[in-house]
Amino acid sequence: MELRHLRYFVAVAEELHFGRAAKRLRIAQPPLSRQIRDLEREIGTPLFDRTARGVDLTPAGSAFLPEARLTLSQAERAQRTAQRAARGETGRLRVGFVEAATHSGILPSVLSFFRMHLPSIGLSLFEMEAVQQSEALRDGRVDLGLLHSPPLDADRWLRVEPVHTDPINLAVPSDHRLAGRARFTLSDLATESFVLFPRDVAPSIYDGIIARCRGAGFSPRVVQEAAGWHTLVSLVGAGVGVAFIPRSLRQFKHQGVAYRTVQDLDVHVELLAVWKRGDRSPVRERFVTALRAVGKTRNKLSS
Amino acid sequence: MELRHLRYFVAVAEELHFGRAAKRLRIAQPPLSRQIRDLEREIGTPLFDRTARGVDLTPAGSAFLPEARLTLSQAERAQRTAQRAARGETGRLRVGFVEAATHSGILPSVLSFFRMHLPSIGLSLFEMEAVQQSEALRDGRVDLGLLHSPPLDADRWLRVEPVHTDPINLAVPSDHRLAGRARFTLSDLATESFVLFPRDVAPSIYDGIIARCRGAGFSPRVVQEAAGWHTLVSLVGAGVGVAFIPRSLRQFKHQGVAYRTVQDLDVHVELLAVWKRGDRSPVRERFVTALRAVGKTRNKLSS
DNA sequence: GTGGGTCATACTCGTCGAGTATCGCGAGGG
DNA sequence: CCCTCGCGATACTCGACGAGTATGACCCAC
Repeated sequence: MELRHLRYFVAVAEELHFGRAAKRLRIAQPPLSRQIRDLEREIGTPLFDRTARGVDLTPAGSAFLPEARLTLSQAERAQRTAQRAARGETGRLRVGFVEAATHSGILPSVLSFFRMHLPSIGLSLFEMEAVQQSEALRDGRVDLGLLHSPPLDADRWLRVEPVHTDPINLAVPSDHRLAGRARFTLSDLATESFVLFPRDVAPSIYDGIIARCRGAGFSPRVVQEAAGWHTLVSLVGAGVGVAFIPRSLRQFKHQGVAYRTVQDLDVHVELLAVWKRGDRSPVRERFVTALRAVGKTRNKLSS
Repeated sequence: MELRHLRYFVAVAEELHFGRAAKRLRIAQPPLSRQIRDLEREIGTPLFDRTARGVDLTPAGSAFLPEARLTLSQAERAQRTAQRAARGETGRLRVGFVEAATHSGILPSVLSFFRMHLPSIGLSLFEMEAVQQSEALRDGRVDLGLLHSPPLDADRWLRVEPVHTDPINLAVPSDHRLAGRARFTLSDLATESFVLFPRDVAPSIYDGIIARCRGAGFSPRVVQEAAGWHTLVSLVGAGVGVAFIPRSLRQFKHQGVAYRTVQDLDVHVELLAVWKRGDRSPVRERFVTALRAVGKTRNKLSS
């Protein structure tokens, strides 16, 4: 039995007339008769009563008709489902991300975009550090990673694409001497107390900041280490010291904290999207496209 | 797209190997490759990633697989449904019947048999007189009739089959002089008062009884006419007279009524099944078969 | 009885499904 | 580093079968 038989059967059952059905199917009447006969032979029972004035459905034919229609529509549905999956309109995407990806607002924006425009895509989100992300990618537990520092061997098996760049700003207590100044440079910070994140949270940024300070002729005096940007800001608000934090954190107003740009501190937090080389997942492509779009507008806003 | 494509696709998707899938399908590998390629072309997207060491499903292929399986099983289901309908194991039967068909116990027996053994057959029951039954048969509102007197033109368009024969007995008040006698004949009834059903309820039986009485040398003196066998029995119990009633009514015991066989009253109520000539409904055939079987055992019991 | 309408049958043609042989390619072992 | 092996793709052929034309059988209506 083939779908052809079902298409032909439904046509005849609807027209109750071989000639008209054949016309509708754009074939001649004899081959249609033959196909119906073959179908009846395969099923093992007549589906039509041939009368002199047309045909009637037998009980078996009546029972077969709705099932045949269902089969045909199920076949179409199968085809459409594959096409939608190919266009990335349906499917599942597992995303690993570092916490900071949510602070910058990038990830939430993309998520709401997907929920709005592509509701039949299932998104699974896993907050994990960069190292865990690369392991998960390797094992196929996630399809996409969002992180700051790709693994060293990334080039060999990963595609890396920058999504968003966030300049590092300075958070100072509102009553700090620097809060009153509109413009200042790194060298103005030589004597400050710093609250800093541990190096392994984002080694490249940490090293970048330290290198810049050295270039300005001092080593930052770290009075407190703390993980998590929000924690740093809280400590600044408590007057413990000043802190380098990504510009996007400024959206979270904090009592007693002012944000300032340091003229010659040209260090950025880069949010990178990474995925396996050769991964052709259309859903992943759509997601990356959305990330690019959102990242671009964010960069514009913060420039 | 044909079911063949789906069968081949599922095989390859399950084996993830063209060679093994081809072996399972009992075809060579090249035509399998070709069919899959045609399928991908028709759907408009690759379903497999060909690697050097076998194949993987693409996202589109993964989405397609369950739908393809569903389509195939739906096609099988369609076929099985038609076959079951052809065997009369599923479907619907509309039965018209005269009230007496339930009294004889035939119809209830067949109904419970169907409910037990063929639960997926829908039975629609319509109590109606013989005339209404033949109209309903003609219009296709019922598929089968159960009646005593077929229409005059029955031979031309109906098949008539006797299902059950019920001899006419005599109901007499318990204190009646005849209740004391074990055997008697029609001529013993010449002076009785009769309670009789109206002729048009069952003309052939009515005429048969009258003719027999005439043959025995008398015309029954009818003191009361009443429709419905149970009503007749009640009147007998009230002492209004004696009544001719079908033997199967004896199962309904009635206070003050005795039943006696009249030796030379050879009149029977015949329950007949009628249906349209040329009706090949397997469900109707099964129903008639069941009627025959039940009717035969009833006849045996009452002989 | 005859004509028109309907489905079945007979026969032919061409497409396409399936077979055999072979190629190209990439991975893994010597 | 090259060679071999395994796998899917390609090229080509054959035969089955789907589709076409012509025609037959049958029934109903006029």
